[in-house]
Amino acid sequence: MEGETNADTLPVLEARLEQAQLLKKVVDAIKDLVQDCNFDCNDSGIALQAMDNSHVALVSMMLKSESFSPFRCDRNIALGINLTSLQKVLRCAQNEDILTLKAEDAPDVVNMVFESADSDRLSEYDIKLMDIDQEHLGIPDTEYAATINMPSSEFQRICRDLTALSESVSIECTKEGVKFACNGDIGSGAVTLRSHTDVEKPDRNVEINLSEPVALTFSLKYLVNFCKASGLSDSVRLCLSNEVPLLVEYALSNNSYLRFYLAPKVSPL
Amino acid sequence: MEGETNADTLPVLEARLEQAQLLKKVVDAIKDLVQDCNFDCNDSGIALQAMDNSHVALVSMMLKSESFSPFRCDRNIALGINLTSLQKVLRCAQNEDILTLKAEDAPDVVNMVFESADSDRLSEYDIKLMDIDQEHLGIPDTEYAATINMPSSEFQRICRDLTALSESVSIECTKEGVKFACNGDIGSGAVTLRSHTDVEKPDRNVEINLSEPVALTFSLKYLVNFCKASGLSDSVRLCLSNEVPLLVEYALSNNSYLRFYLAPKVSPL
DNA sequence: CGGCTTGCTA
DNA sequence: TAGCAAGCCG
Repeated sequence: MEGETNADTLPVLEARLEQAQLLKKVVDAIKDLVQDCNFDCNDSGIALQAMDNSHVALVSMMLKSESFSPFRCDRNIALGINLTSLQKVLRCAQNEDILTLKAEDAPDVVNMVFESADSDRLSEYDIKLMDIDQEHLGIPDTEYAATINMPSSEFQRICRDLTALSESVSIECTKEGVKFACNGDIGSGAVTLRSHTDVEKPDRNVEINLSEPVALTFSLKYLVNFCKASGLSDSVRLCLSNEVPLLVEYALSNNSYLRFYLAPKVSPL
Repeated sequence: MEGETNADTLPVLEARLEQAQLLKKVVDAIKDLVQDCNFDCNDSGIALQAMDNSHVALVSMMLKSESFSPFRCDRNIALGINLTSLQKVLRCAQNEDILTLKAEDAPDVVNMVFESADSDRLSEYDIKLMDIDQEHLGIPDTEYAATINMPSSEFQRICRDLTALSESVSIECTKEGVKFACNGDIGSGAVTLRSHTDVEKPDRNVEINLSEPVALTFSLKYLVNFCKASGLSDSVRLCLSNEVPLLVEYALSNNSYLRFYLAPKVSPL
């Protein structure tokens, strides 16, 4: 009997994240693109997919169950959350806090508990949930013509720098390297990175895998936005094919990831 | 004869404060609550008492004569000062400056001199005084049902965090701990601190003295305002009794202090 | 890693 | 003028 009583109150979802920071950074990185979205929870982890308002960009986050310890999700549930509210609550976490997410079956709220490392402080928040029409998008598992791995800080720097000159950037990839170029009223700019690997400084590596040359143009505003995720990973992967959205991927531990897709600009040539 | 001449110009008040910073921080902390007020000077020190415009909060500052070196006040005088003016002048002090306050008998102005520590810089300001009707308030020396000592930074953090969710907070104190809880449109939040003392980190201690459990609700806006005084002291003391204003006290050296009182919200139960 | 100071935006 | 955010320093 005690078991049953316990089962009644046992949340359907219970996920403990050693670093509340991780979720905080994810939300900081996406909340300018997406206002409200579902966190889809099942036994494999917590996933989020959403398009930005103008339907040019798409965010796809996957936090695998292995990124939590422990992780339990007895039923598939979708937590519809306003990201501004979530961000407000995550700001209440201290940097080293441990976060536990909990939700009941058919929940009205998601419960978030922050524990200080030494456990003498416990903060608990409930965020009200909302019903969100899920436009779940099957993202085809594309074979990309070009894949670039580079330091995320370098990509961020390039995007920021070029923003000073233009609203869009062309990314041109050959076997030898990748060229970010733009053209604007005050002049033009281009940053070229050569493919190189250095065993001494692996975090500075630029690796290029290419089956055919690619050249595409993208909105810098969005790319700069994606780069807010730089704090999540030292490196970023860019995947391109002609006439297909760019994939910008930040890999996290345990095969978790944060991905952004961005449709190319139709070039007026 | 020379002595008499000298006596004519000798100020009635002369108070030298090693850290101009102290007064600057005090004024910064209270000037959003109070615009104009009297600094009551007598041989025991300089005191200030004022209610905020809405008569919900009360500020009480006491700078004991021992906090000055030297301190001399030959007659009781009240210096009616506009705090915005005072703040402007105090901004002219550099961080390590020494401040000397001077006033004549029945003064029109208060004179403030800032000396740099190495004495190669001297600034002098006169602030015009104003007549302020003194509504001097006898504050009863209450025995509180609950007294909490905690790091001032932690109290500040809690008040700021909860502001994201609501305009008011309930403070609930039991022997085991103190719980700050609130409820708002986006959800609810609660921070619980356990009473604990750690000889290693005394500045992290949370000490609770309680004669009976207390639960009261207060405006977060005011509490956040009080917390501007956090820079004056590493710890803060909260004193609560049911149906009595909360006392938030920042203790300074030499038994000087800055105290805030805040009437509880009438709970709509 | 945390706190503080400065600058920017509302 | 006040509140929020980013960058720098300890």
